[in-house]
Amino acid sequence: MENSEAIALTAALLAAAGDLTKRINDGVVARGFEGRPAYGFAFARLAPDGATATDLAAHLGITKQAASQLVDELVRKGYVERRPHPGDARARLVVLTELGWACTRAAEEAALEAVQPWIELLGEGEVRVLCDRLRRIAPYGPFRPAW
Amino acid sequence: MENSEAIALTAALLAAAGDLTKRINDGVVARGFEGRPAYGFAFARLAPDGATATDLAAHLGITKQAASQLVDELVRKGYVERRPHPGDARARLVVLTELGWACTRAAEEAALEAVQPWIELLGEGEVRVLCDRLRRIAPYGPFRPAW
DNA sequence: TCATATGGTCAAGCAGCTTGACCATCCAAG
DNA sequence: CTTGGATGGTCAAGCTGCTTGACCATATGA
Repeated sequence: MENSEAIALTAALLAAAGDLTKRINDGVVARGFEGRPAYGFAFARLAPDGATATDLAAHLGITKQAASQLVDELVRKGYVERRPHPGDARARLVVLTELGWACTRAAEEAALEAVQPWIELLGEGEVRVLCDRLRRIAPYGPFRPAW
Repeated sequence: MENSEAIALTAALLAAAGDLTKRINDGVVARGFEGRPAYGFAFARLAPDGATATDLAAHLGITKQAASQLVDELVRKGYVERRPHPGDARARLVVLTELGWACTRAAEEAALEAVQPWIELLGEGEVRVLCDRLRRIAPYGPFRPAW
């Protein structure tokens, strides 16, 4: 593999990720929610049973102060609530409100809609393979771009 | 395809793109250059024959003012020069210096190095296919994340 | 019981971008 | 030629989302 191909791969990845992220966010906004992509990444962590601000920070790859600010913002918009943490009086458990769940569902719908053009272009099987390959390459890591 | 799969695809794309970008930047820094990932995206546009700040802005998906600031920064670090534009006295052609070329080569090396683990994991053929699919999906667009 | 680790908050600062206003030059219609 | 709008660039101010640093309250283990 040549140098320039590696660069091209990176560019393609970035373009694809950016495109998809933008389309999903647009879709969420079109459904009447206001937000930025970071919300979605936060919701992904909060969804099952809630999380602390520090958990969220680790998940997003930011400081706990920044995570706390993000939570403030989400509270202000009515997407989450801070509840006392059962079993640790220092911590506060951040959980989705009904509106937060609605927004999460909207994001999932928008995501499905956003990948449709890809499915039409490559076929569902290919997209699935693509997804599989990607997950094998970068199994985890913060859901936040590192630059 | 289910909703959650579409979300997973997005997450995987972001993780992969972020991972690769970070590794390339680390590689460039390890080779003795200081910079942030945006430099690489700028170099990609400047490399062949130079470009104007406005060209660069369109390429990166930012305002011309921001592009101009980026060029200032690159000039300050010695990676590019502003030369008078032949044939348009308003414009200034931004071209790579020797140091800029060296940094570009370093980035290509780092990129090749960064995809090595992927090649070992999937095989070169699979990576090439992956790259092809991605380029068909998002043929162009700014080299800058959209969020 | 006390030292240290951990969750959270407050405050200040900064990087990188945006908007708005402006000037110099280009270019095409008259 | 002239002239009016489009285009490349710059200056200045401001904002958003993050960081660092200091600090308090609670938890935990020796």
